Amino acid sequence: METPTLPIRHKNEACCAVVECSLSEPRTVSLAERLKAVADPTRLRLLDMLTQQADPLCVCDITPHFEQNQPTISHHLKLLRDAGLVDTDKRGIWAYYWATESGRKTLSAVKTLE
Amino acid sequence: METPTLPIRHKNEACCAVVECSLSEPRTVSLAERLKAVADPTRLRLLDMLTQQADPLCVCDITPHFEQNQPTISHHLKLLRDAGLVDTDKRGIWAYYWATESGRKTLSAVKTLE
DNA sequence: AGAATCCATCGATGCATGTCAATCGGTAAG
DNA sequence: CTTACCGATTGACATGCATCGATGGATTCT
Repeated sequence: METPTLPIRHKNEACCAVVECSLSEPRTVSLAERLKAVADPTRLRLLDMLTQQADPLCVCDITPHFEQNQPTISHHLKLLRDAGLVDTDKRGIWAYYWATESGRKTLSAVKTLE
Repeated sequence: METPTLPIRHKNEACCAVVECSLSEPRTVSLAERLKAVADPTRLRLLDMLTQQADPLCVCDITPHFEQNQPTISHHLKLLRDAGLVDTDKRGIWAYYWATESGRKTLSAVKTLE
């Protein structure tokens, strides 16, 4: 992208640009929270796995696909859950996770990038 | 969202789920970098301002709208620039910033959330 | 009851990040 | 030339975050 023409201004000239904003401050905070939840390669891959899958996935089916240890994956799943992107339920000793509607929409939007 | 039906599995049963992934590992890394750049309320607001504006904005027109001090805003602008979301040029003692095409697309995708 | 398995939590550790005061380089005005 | 101004950089500090080993609660198998 080339440099657009810049306005000419003299020293001490009062700032005059009318700066508009389409995002409210609370909105930027809540959006940033959501974005932080997916701004990590491991969590992106977790969310992608759960979104690709039609049925809930058992943690024991997930962890083997990652380099990290079990507590780390559990930690990331918790962050995704806190952000409302995935949900979970227990069946006996197994924990099953699946992507929520919000999670699917978020990943879908993210994948339009680049 | 209600709990979907979970499969029945017995203890020690071998994991059998076929786990698919649509995002390559390098892609998750580059996506996460982009997302980190916008996963902050201040940077989100900065990018929004620059996107709303048709013409480049002088830093001296930007900083008054934020609580943070000048070095902090300068720092955030640098992060946005490193991520390719904004670009900059100097005119005399003034620095002007504008959103790149990549920055506009990224913000546009982000704003579809929620 | 006892052993084994799954997974969440805790505590510790090292690294990344947001923030600001102080400073510096560059430019314009006097 | 000296002063004043703009904005980037530096250094310091506190906080946040990713990671792992160890542990604990819950459940199932023997």
